[in-house]
Amino acid sequence: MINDFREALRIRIAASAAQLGSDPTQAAIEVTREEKFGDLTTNAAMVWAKALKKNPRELATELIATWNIPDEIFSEATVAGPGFINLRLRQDAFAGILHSILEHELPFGHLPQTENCKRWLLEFVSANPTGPLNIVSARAAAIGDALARIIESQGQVAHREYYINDAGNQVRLFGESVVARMKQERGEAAEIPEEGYRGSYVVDLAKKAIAEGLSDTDPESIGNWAIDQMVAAARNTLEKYRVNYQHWFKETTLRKAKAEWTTLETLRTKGYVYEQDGAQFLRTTADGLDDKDRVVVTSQGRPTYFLPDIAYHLDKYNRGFNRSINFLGPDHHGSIARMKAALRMLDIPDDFHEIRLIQQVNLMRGGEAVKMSKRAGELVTLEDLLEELGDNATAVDVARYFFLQRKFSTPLDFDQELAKQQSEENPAFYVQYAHARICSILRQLQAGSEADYVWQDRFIELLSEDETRAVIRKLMEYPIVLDRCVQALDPNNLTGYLTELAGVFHKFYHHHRVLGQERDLMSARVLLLLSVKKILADGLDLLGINAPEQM
RNA sequence: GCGCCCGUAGCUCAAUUGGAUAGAGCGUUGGCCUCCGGAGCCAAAGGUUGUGGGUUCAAAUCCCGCCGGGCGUACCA
Repeated sequence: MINDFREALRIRIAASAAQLGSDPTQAAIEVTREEKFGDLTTNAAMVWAKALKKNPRELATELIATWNIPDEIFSEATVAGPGFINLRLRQDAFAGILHSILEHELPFGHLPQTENCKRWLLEFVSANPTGPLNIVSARAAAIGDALARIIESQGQVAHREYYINDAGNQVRLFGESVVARMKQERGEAAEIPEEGYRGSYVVDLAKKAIAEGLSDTDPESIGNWAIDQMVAAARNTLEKYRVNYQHWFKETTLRKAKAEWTTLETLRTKGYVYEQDGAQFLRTTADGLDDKDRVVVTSQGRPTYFLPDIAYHLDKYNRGFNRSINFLGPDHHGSIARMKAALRMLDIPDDFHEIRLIQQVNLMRGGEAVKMSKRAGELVTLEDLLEELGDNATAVDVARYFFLQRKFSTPLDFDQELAKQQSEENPAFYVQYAHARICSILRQLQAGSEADYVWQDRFIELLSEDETRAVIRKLMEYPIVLDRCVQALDPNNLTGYLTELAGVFHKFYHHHRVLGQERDLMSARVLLLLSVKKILADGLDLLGINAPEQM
């Protein structure tokens, strides 16, 4: 429906552009911010005026004159401000939005999946398996998963993937750390390696290893065992957090297939590898992308982290995805340039793979910063966070909503003292409350009167109060919001939108009664409520948050 | 030093990706329940968008310079 409206305007803009020799893609079509500006707006006149050497307002007036408004969709078109063209929808088209929200099987704003739809690979969290999931992982998990859900709503495929670094030096180092703790548990003298892992979870692992009767003679196999434990725990926590991956990709599967070495040979054949001081370097500076060349094989003959990572991304490409997004923590920005350079060497198009950095979460405790370091062991985990919030479904709702409210590109302060308070005052409840309140009203409707709650054209004029129109205007925006989330690769637009939708509904509720009204008016308002309920439930679902019928 | 990110109300953050009067929550102040759920609504106070320039019809948003904060700058992962 909204797309029909936009299309009606788009056609006119295109026709005018053709006539004037202007660029139609410059002109944006938007839902107006305020009702007084009409329903849809375009900046066509302002963006075209300069090239045509005309005054924007005069041009806008000329454009409107050729657009044959009013017609069956728009009731009026006016020029406002510096040259905006604002269009108002006819009341029947406007109120009819409810009809289209309720009658379609596919949720409003969703698109059907087609055979040759876009296939996305979203990699997120991929935390180092030598430590528990921290609070940045919590942020990344919420964002990656919600984005995947939104992409799926747009008729596309989103494949969630978690990369496990279960190979390399750290396995043995991790094993040695566990072994040292095992010995200490038995009262033997043992030192944790200098670069080892000192978190209390290592002690827990040691206890478990002893309980299972594992031998402490082989750090490597203890390391592998410990990593499996950590991955299983991460998986458990993430499931509780409503994040499910299609694929847990182990680095060792690449290593077993020697993928890092075949990738190295491919790069060498293309002339991008050279030897210096006994190490193998990749010429990542070739296109000026990186500021220095990177070691891919050490002088000891071991691949660095970078080499299997290149192989991994090549594997992503070869699996036939159209687009790959990798959400990384803020400390990884150094790896962007080198990966881009490497993928280009492998003839992978630049726009295939994109790294998005999720900015840090500054953990505070009563206004004081808390350091987060896996190696130091002082950290707050996702588990801790959920526990702090009550360790139930509501805790997940609150935590996810909190992270999804903020755009991921900005650093975020998270005060633990505020966490519990947040759980009572969190905007998540504001949105859920609107949903529960609607459900409560619907429960009180007379049974057996379903026939009253189907769309009738005579309802159109009953849906014209300011507060009612505000709700419908907000509903109209939903498809645009979903689209914007995909464009920005960030679900935070949807979170804000749901808060606004709940807001206009709460306002409507306080101004107009539903129950006990004259039959047609009540029916019209029930349809409004059903529409809001549908969008709230759908939007919350896309964020991975429950839409409770009672609270 | 060099590179990247960030600076918006007292606090935590938004701002339709360059749009019209910069908005929410928390906190502060004052109202609203014999009436569909007060986890709500209404109102008030709170801003030179760090700062100085530039770009244009239009800048919190883009460009340059400063100031402040964070991260990175491994033959670690």
